[in-house]
Amino acid sequence: MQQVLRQRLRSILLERYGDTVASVADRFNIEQPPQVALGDYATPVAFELARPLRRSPKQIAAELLESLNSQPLAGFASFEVAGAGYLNARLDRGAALTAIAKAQEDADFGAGVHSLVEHTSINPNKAAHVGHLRNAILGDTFVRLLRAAGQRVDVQNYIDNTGVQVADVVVGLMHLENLSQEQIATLFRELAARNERLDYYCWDVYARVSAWYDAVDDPEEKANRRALRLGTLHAIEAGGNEIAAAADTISTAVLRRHLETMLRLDIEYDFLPRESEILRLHFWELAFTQLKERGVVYLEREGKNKGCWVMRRAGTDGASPDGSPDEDAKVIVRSNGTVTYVGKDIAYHLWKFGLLGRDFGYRRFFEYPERTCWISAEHGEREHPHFGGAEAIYNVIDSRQADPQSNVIEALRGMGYTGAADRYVHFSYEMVALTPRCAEELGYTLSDEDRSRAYIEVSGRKGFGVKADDLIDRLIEAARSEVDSRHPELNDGERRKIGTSIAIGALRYFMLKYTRNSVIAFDFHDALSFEGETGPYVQYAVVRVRSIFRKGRTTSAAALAAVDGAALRKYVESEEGGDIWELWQTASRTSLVLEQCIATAEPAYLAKHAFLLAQQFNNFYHRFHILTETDEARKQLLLATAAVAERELIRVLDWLGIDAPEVM
RNA sequence: GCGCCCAUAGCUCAGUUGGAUAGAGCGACUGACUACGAAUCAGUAGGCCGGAGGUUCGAAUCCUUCUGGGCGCACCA
Repeated sequence: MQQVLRQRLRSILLERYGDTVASVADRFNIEQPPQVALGDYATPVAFELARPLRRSPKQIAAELLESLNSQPLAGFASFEVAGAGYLNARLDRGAALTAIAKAQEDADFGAGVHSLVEHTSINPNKAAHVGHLRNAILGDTFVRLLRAAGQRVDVQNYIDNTGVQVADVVVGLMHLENLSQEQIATLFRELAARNERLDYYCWDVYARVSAWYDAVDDPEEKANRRALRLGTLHAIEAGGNEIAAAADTISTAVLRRHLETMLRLDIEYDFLPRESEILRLHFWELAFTQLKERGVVYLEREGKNKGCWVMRRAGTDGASPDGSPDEDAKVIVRSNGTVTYVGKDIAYHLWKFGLLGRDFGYRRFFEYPERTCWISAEHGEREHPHFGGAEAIYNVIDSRQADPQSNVIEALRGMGYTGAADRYVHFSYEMVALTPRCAEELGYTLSDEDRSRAYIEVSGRKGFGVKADDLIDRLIEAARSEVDSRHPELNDGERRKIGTSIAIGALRYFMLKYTRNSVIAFDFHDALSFEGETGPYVQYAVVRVRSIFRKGRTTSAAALAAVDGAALRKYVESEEGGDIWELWQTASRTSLVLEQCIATAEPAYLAKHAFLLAQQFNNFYHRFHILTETDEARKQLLLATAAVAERELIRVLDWLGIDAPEVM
């Protein structure tokens, strides 16, 4: 409807004032008035025209009003001038009711696009923590949004199985605990048999070994420990030895645990590309050839980076004309010939866009009810799907990695892949930290300085943080005890199912309600809340609607099919009907919100929209008693209102990855 | 030193390309369960939108600058 109004105003502007207003006519704002009473759409276009036309905004708005009124516009009831020169429009509410009840607007503006979302990407050496949850929930939700818009989306979880973090746990188990590769495998089997989480075990080992590196005064011994760490890393990278086998045992086992943890939140992946295959299949060599051919990297012969292959950094001028070295350049290949992290990432991203000229091998790794998760392999299975070669990519990576991410984008641009560089989105978000109170609750003793901070950063290295599974366990426990007391009539399985979906709803909503660039100061009190602006609040609204239709012995589908806008018009045009109309109006905006979320890569808007819908419904629910309404036509409107709210709530909750239970 | 982010109610946060009287949740206080489920609703209190300049018909939003906080800036991954 907004487009209809825009087109009409555009032609009026051009007709009336000619080409002098062409630029304004092409891009003026149409917004929502602050209150429904003022109308459904408002435009400040007259303000913009005041200067070029040398007339007052009010006068111009009056002229536009005259033109608008000269012939009726389908779907609109009236127009008026308001305030100092706003032009407001009112919809024909009867016609709008019919249209909204019939079907939600299509959301296929992204149809056909093949995109790739990388998220989670946790080092496979320890348990996932709250920060990883934010990453995975943001990523998974964004995947759902893209799919809702009709895109074909591949979900990837990058596994750095040959990095220092894995090496540290190898050192811990093989050196501090003196275990062989076979003994590690046995230990993991025993832990699993006892129902203990092996990623928790590794969490402690990792913290212990990190402390061990530093817990020595003798410089020689300190150097020995560093050398052990580095040697372990090199052995893992080289492969084909017991250390590498141990690393593989650890990273594969921990990775499975991560997938299990994420599955608790309904998060699934299509493909797990691993660093080991990027190394073994020589992705880097192919990328290096391209980078050299296209002049993106060059061999530095002078200065601190002498002997390295380097790349100009984004936003710098590069080497000065007098021949002095560019000291700001990013090192891609070290002077000893080994490639840096950014170099490997460039190769990986060339593959993502189908620009590398080589593919991974693929092996089945994890079975979901309706989907197989594949993992990279040097020699894969003969039959397999193909990933990569996407048109657009989104990397869900925290804001601290903005620099390396921009290096990769610059490399792509420098190689002439400007289209790929433009469709490379660093889906950046701020970290999850702990409030000092939360840290103390976990048993950490804080310095006075830490206690005065707003938040404290978590640290896997120090073993400081809230583990994802612990948080999920606590949420389920809390939700369960509520359900148990409210629904003693239900059996244990039913109560468990409901408690779980409430817990997940609370957690996912909690991680989504903050905008991406806000640091979340995590606190159990807020995260465990089921009241106010939370997932369960939204779920509860749906439960109420369902209860109404159960008691009313009808269905929401029937209520929507029965809507006859012309007959119901009078009820929503009255003073009292304003709130009902507002709910319909909000419901009709879901697709618009989805589009904005994708355009800005910001799922938080959708979470807000869900809350607004639920809030308006709850308000409506208290003001109007549906089932006892005696005016049949009015009752139909009330039922249809509940049905529209339910339909949109369920749709939005589904995109947020939140279940709407029948009862709770 | 350079770059990025943040500063809005007691607390945690919204405020979508600059628009009408700056909003919500939590917390505090007052009220509503003999009507569709109170995980709810209604109401009250609470604001120099960090400070100062500027652009504009119009600024929480854009520009400059200052203050206070966070995060980056490796031949680590």
